[in-house]
Amino acid sequence: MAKQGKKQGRAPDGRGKQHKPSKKGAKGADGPGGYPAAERPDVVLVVDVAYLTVADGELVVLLVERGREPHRGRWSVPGVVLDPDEAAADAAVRAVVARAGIPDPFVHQEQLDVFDAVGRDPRTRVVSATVLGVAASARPPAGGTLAGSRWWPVAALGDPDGPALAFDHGDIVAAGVERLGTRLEHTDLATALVAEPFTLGELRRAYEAVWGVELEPANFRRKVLSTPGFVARTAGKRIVGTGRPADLYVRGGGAVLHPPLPRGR
Amino acid sequence: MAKQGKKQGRAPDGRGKQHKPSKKGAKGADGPGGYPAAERPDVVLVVDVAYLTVADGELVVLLVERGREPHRGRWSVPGVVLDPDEAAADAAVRAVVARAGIPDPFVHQEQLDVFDAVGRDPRTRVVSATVLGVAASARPPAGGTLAGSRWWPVAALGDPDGPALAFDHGDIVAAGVERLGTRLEHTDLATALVAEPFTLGELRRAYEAVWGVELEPANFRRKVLSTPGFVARTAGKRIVGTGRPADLYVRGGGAVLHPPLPRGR
DNA sequence: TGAATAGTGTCTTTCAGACAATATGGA
DNA sequence: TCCATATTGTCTGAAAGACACTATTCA
Repeated sequence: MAKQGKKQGRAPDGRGKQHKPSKKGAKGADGPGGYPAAERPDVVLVVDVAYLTVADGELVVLLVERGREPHRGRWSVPGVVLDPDEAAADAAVRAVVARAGIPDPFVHQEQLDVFDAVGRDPRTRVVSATVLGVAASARPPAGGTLAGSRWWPVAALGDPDGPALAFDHGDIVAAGVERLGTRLEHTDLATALVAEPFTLGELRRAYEAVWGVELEPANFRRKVLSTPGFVARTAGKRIVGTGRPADLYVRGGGAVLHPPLPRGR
Repeated sequence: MAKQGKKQGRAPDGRGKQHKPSKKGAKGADGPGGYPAAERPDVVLVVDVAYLTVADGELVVLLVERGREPHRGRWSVPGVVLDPDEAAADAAVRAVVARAGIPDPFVHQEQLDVFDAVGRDPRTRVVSATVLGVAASARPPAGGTLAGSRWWPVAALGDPDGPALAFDHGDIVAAGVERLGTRLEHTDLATALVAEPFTLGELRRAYEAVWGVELEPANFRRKVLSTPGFVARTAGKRIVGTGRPADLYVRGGGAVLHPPLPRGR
């Protein structure tokens, strides 16, 4: 689950890997509880965003083509260096605005893992606090606004035709997909991925896109409709392709699913 | 659940809160994908640890009394400034070793939330990457090794007799307790909180301490014994206080609980 | 008419909650 | 003997999986 959360059967005990403060920074004594202003190691903190949505029945992620070394020509998730007077949530918005030109990008955002491996950026020590950003299906323009940024199907990331990812950004996307998946299990966040009004078939296909499984329509329907606050019936019906017209629904105003919506096997 | 993960019904769209790089740092252009070495805002990244275990049927957390301002005399979780050549997991170990003198402190550690509120430290911008550290029940010496550090019952943190917490460290402890609780639901981590061999009563009381609820012994037993790899029977019996002697078990070598072990109502 | 999708109903299995009944030690 | 805890077993209800069947549209 957690990419970084690993068991330490035998953890370093402070002798095995004796700590020695590096030359630059960390000048102050290591006494309990103090972080004097002088003590400033050269660690750069960036905020990177796994920005996801569902489009045309596919889970897609916004990537930016790198114009400079290292990893020039590879694709990365949008990110910015955290500014000292800025909250991480604001930095996440700024990253998507600056790199892709999409204003007001999130219907939902939450923290993901911290990626902190020492060699992940060849230039300096860069620690990345990552954020899951979710776009409403209808909103983002099909191809982003700034040149060099576009939505890629998550399924294409392994492909030879797909984008090659820079640094460990493949892990960042994976963490975002995984987190989005568990949110769909336990909350009504899926309703943010479809445009109102929506049919239960559309909602179900959003789940299928994120989870990569097929769900039994009858059982899905039973679960959604029996959960208070998940969806609310609205007037009218809609014909999608062929088949019987489907009832229309809007978001129900908030639901916690317990037990969760089961994710097949 | 996630303290920092908040919905943004209307997120800043890049105009409402126009970003202006602060004076110090962030000198480089904000062009896509580059973090030149010159671009180093004054953000200090620390690693703080919610270090928990169960002792005498109580969930306890290791706290360190602050010897200097700000918040002198208040209690904080162990933490250190991240060194540029050090992984966060190693920094977490170093924090507990340095602040409490407990070597090889963790049977398990994993990332928690990032605490990044702008004013959380009055001195500089300090962002805290927090870690949940779990100690084996038997191991940690009852009162820590270094003066100024000790285990506090988590239940005492709200009390007038309990420790006053520095900064937002109460939130860090809360995040750790919450995460430990969900790990107990879904994994066999509880077996790390009891000394081998253990009785199912001891294991159940570990759950009760973390969750703060009472569990039905018969149903708890059924769930644990029916989950492959959770516990393994070992020879002998043990009498705890009064009552019938209990069978003894050891860790089963790894289990994922699905469905999870339900946490009462 | 046939294909495709939506909607309704039912049967079965799994599993948790509640709780009774028995087992076995110490005070 | 009484009390406390462990262990076993049973009954019940909630909820998911599987699937049959009907409804309704378009090609």
